[in-house]
Amino acid sequence: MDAIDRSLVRLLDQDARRTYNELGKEVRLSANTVADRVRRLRATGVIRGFRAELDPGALGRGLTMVSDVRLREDVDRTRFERELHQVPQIVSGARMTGEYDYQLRLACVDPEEFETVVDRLKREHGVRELRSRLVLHDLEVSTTGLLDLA
Amino acid sequence: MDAIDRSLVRLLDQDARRTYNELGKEVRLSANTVADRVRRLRATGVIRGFRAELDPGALGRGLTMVSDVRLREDVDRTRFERELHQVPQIVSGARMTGEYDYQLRLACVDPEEFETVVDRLKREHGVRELRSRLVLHDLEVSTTGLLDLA
DNA sequence: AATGAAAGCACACTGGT
DNA sequence: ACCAGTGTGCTTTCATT
Repeated sequence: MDAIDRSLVRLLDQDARRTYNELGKEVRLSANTVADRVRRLRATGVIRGFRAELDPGALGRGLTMVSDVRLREDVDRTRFERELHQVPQIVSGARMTGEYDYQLRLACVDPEEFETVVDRLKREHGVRELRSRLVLHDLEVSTTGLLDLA
Repeated sequence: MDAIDRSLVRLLDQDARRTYNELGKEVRLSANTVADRVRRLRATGVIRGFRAELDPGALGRGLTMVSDVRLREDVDRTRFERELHQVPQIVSGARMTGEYDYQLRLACVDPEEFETVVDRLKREHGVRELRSRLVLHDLEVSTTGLLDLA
C-alpha cells in the first residue's frame, strides 16, 4: 500500500471503469503492472468491489428517511437482518450501540409509501419502536479521504 | 427503463467492471446495444457513476461511529459543508430534519482518534453539540432492490 | 515488482435494418 | 431500438530483468 496504490484507489473511486492503460498513464506504470496492483488491492480487501452508484431520485424515489429502530425483546436479530432484504425501500442499514438497535435508510416515492413501510416493519418484522427523520440532502464526501492518513 | 435496463443495472451494481460483451450475453443483446443502453442510463442519471468500494477496516480503521451534530447558531451551513472535506475520517454525511442538523459517519482507527476528531469539529467547524454511537456492523443491503418497484 | 511482445478481445464508430 | 463490420486500443499471458 504505497503512494501509487493510493493513487490507483483514488482514480478507481472516481471512475471504476477506467482502463488499466489509462490508469497506467496517470501513475507512469505499464498497464499490466497496474492490473497486478489492482488485483492485489482486491485480494487484500482494500477494494471490496466495483459498483454502479444509483440515484434513487432518478427512479422516482425522492424521499429518503433515516429511521432508528428498536426491536421487540422476543425477535431474533439474525432473522430480522435476513428479512430486511424483503423490504426493497431499505437502501442501507447498520446495527448500532445506544438507545436503538438498528438504523435504516429508506428511499420512498412519497410519505404514503413510507407509512406503509413503517407499518410493515412493525407488523411483520418485529420492530417495537421507530424514530424517523427526513434526509434533506447528502453531502459530497468521498471515502477516499481515508487514504490521506494511511 | 424496461426489464432489460433493470437487469443491466443489477449486473453493474454487482460488478461495475463487467464488459459490454459480457453484459450482452447475460441479457441476450449485442455488446453494442448494451453500450447504448448503459450510456443512456448514465445520461438520464439513473446510474450516477461507477465507483470502487473501499473497506475502511482493511485500511486500519476498524472503528466507525455515527454522530448527530448540531451547529452553533452563527455558523454558515454552506461553509460547514465545504469544510468537511478537510476531515478525512468523515466517510459520509447528510443534512437532516429533527433535533440535529447533520448526521456524519466517521471511520477511525481507535477511540483516541475519534476523540481528536470530535474536538476538531467543535473547535474548528462550529459544532455545538454531538451525539455519537458505535456502528456494530453494517447490513448487506443493496440499493438495487429499488428496481423491483420501478 | 516491473517490463515488452504478441495473441485475443473489447470498444467506439459508422452505416444499415 | 437493435445489429454487423471495421479500425483502434485494451487486457492477458509469458518470458525476462
